[in-house]
Amino acid sequence: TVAWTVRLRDAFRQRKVNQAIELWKSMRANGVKPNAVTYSVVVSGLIDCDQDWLAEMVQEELQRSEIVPHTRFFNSVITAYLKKRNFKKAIETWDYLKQSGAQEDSYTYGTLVNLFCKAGQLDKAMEVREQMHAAGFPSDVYIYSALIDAFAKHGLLHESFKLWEHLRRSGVKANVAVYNALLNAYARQSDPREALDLLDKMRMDGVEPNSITYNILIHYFAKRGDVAKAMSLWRDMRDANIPDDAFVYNTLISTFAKRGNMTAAQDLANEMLSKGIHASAVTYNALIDARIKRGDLQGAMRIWHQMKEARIEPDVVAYGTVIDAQLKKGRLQIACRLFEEMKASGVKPDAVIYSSFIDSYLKHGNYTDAVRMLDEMAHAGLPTSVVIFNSFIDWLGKKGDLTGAEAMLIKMVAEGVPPN
RNA sequence: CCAGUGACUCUGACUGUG
Repeated sequence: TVAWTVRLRDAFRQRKVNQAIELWKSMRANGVKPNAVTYSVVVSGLIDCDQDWLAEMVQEELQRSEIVPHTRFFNSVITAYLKKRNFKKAIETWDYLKQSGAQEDSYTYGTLVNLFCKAGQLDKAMEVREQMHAAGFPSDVYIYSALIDAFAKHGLLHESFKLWEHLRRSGVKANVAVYNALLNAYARQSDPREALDLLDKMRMDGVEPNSITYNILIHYFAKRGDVAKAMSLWRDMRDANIPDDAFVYNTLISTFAKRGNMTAAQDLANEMLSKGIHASAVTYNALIDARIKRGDLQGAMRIWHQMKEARIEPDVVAYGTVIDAQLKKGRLQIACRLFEEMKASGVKPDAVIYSSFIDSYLKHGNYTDAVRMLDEMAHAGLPTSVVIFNSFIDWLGKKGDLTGAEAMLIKMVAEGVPPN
């Protein structure tokens, strides 16, 4: 059973779904019984590979079997759904855990707190933390890092710092992830002094910075135009014997690209490849966007095709980048074709994709299609975003319908979308 | 004893200054 489970794990890791399914079948054909670990590998593997329907089938089969799934099984499944941002199924799995009479452990709570953080329900995240305490598990470092990070990302820096104080008083030892989350918080309030001080503070606390730490700082200084400081931090990182990774390269490529220095951006891209660090969709997207921002749509599409030739599947951001560029060039047909291609290849459109179409339609006075897109979006379960409301308000205002614009503002507030 | 679970970093959309 263990040997089969390992093979299944490897198949899923390589995203070889069909191979995994074959293994699953021949395992039974050979009379080998899957155990709880096997089910855990298979169910979470199927979710990873976007086979939700099969995952549910296997999970139902497990329910009918005499194997009792334990906490660790549910934790894996909740995590798999969370990685796919499928909050609904993740929460359903939590319910299923409770129905099965299993008990949440500290992993479960950590995952659930993170789940509600990612879903933007910070109050619920704090509530789960209370439940965790009530169940006899004190907050651990995962809980703190998830919450500090989430509050900072929602602009509630005060709450992040309050949690940091709690952590210090609780005697939990902060690790590098907690410091990194804090560092992000300082970067958000644009405090270079504090950010660099924190780097020293963490070292004094016996916590060594990692590549994420440096990347946060590099990105932060690059964004505020201090490329020299960003590059010197990159040298510090190498001096600290932290190996370069794709994140650091992507950050720098995007920095140079945004500043119009395409040569430097391209050189870095070549350098990363020569070091055996693989370019990802993010790398290509940064290079594509840079060309678009310079008005070079042809060059952008060349990179787009290179990306496909490199067997890197364009993701929702890649589609968003080129669709928006085509729309802004007035090439509605091409944009729609890309939109269809995206859906056909299994990439789900997100709010950014819809906002590009809606904004473009409105700017061309095509209210009907704008609303059609809005409906499609709602049908896909996506809430109307601030950006979309802004597009409508702008359109109404520019055509002189101030009453309508004001009504739209009231509508967005009523729908719980805070104006920015 | 051998296989499965949680946190932190990179890329795309709207408006205002020009």
